[in-house]
Amino acid sequence: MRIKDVANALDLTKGTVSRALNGYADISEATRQRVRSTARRMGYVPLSHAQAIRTGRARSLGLVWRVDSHDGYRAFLSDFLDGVSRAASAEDWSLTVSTARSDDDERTTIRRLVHERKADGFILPRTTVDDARVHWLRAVQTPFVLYGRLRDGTGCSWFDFRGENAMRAAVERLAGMGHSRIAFVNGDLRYNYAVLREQGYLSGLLQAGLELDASLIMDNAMTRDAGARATEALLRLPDPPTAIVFAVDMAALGAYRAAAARGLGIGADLSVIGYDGIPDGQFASPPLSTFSVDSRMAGERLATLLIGQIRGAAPDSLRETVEAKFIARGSDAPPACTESPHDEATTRAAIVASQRRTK
Amino acid sequence: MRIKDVANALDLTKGTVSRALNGYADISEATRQRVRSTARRMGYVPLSHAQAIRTGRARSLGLVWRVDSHDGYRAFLSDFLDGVSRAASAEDWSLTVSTARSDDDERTTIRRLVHERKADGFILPRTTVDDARVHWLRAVQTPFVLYGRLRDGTGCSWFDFRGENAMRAAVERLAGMGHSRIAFVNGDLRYNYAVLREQGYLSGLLQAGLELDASLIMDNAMTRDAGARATEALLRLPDPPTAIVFAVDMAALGAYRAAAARGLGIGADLSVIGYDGIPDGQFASPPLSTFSVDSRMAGERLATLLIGQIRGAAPDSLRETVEAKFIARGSDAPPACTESPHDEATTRAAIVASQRRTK
DNA sequence: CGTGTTGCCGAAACCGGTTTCGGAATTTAG
DNA sequence: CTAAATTCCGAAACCGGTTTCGGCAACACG
Repeated sequence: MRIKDVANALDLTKGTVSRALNGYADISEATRQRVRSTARRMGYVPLSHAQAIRTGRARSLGLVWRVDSHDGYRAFLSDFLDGVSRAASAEDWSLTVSTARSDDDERTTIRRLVHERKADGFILPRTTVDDARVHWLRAVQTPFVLYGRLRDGTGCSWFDFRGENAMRAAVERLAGMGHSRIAFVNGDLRYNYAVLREQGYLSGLLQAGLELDASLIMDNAMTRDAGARATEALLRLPDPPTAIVFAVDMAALGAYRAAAARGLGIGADLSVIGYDGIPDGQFASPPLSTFSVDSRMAGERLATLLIGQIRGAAPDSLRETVEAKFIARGSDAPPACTESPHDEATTRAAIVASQRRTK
Repeated sequence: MRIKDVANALDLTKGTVSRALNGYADISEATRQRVRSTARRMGYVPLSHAQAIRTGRARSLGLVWRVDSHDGYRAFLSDFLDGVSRAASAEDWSLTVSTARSDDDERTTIRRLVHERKADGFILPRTTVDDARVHWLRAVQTPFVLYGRLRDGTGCSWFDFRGENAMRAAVERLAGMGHSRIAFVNGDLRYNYAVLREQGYLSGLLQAGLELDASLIMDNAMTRDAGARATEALLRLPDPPTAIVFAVDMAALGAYRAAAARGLGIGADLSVIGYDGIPDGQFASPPLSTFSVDSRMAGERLATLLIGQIRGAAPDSLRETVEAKFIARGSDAPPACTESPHDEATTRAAIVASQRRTK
């Protein structure tokens, strides 16, 4: 079923049919209707690559997914992909996916997709502080959207969750419970989100009137193992923290192991708050309090923004940020009564206040 | 950089350049070399959709991924996708991914991709007993490969792990340890793998000389919750099983909850063996003994088979099956000594023998 | 030396759409 | 009633490749 068949059936030329279907103004409303209905009835669907050859657009979004051994992101892939796919399908676009194992791999993969024009634009997950993909795509004038933000974001579109606000809220909540030594275990500082979350942690300390202790900050923990190691190191300190804020859920789950090894109970002797909202968190005991991120929404918004940009919208106008949603579960609580002289009532009040703030 | 530029640079016509690059016989070896090297030097890469318009092939594989709320498969997506993507990239093919939430959604999605020719063929995960996708793709003469098998598989290609052998080996192993009441918790019987695994369980009982007790077989358990419910039901039986074989790891993890609720220890009072090899299994306590499935390999093989089929190979000749690999961990052990009179030595011997068999 | 072959490449059609251009028919203005 | 403007569609070029066809030159053969 080609456009020519439709044209013949209507006794028109294929050019006319094409213009009718694409809403050109020089086609009478009557013929437009005729064409539309017969095209639908005959089951005509244009070949995407046939249009692409003239229009230069394949109506396809590109996504290169990094698969690393330490990949805590894999849990999100399904939802994220679903979001992207749904938004793309809604506009009759499709999604071209590739995986990559290294920066170099990723670079050549993107380059190939651009050169072959398999994708009209790209969704870039895991924004780094100085993102090479951004430089290159800018240079070859190919549209892209970031999952994340950038300090120098001129000409960039993005969608992101405000992780910094989450970290700040976590610190405030814990401080409100009576914790005074609150540690922070960050992810890899090459990623921009890690920089932002650290800022959020610091601003939380400030807000709560707590002093910064550099020995309470660790980074590069994105797996259970790394999270466990960081926790062990923190617990070995002369004056160990009573609460830890994790930039990444997976690392927070590592804290469970480390705490158990020292006979400490999470949510009792040691409070823990994570970020991401991975499914495993709710099956831990006690379940992990965390800031949940809606990956499906992220994918959906990113695809929508990218399509908008490819259609001509100014990149800088396409930026969205959203708050992560706190889910209070059992892993955080007021500190054990050994050192803090808070009585029951004031502690409870503090919790309520903090909860109101994180709403 | 278009083919015309290369042709001009070499003082040839674009037709000649095209034939040279595609290995036609009517081009002299000398010019072929000249063309190849200059094309590479100039960085010429053909636009995939421009070739597609004439060749009818976009060099693209289609994958429609089902996202369900009860989706235990999401853990594999990352690896699976990586396998597919790598195999595709190696042949200079790409991958078009869509998600779907229902059978209907999946059908229309596949249909759209076929009509627009975004994909030259499809990888179909989760083969059902009577798979509608198969019927339709056969009817429109579009190539596809199954992740799974089919009873009536005429004209079908597939890759699969022999789950039935795994289930049989699990039963034999448990029987070898001295268990005599071994239950089986299956997945959804609409999926063909569930039918096969049940056959494997039955043949395992036969092999071990154990009697079949229909009350020890449950199905439709593919989540933690469902697994927990099935386990509870089994443990409530007048003569409860001492071991359970699960068709799906995620359900097996549910058994941990159910057992804990009754004060039973996994790997002590109740033995459990799963199937899939999901990451969570090794973090359970005790870690879950399971049959591990290499999703990356599955993706890689499926993509390779599909490309072969699209290139003209006979579908029936493209079939591969592989054994899942048993990983002995702590969730299975000889039954508690209350009822079985096995002494230490014979039990140990039985384990060794069973391990040798499952190698 | 004339006549087939063979090797090798140019010319042009072709794939299925989109877009430009021009002109016939109709409407509006004068 | 004529001239100008408008409406609407056909014709054809075009996108960037692939594939077919034909013919020129070089070579082999009788």
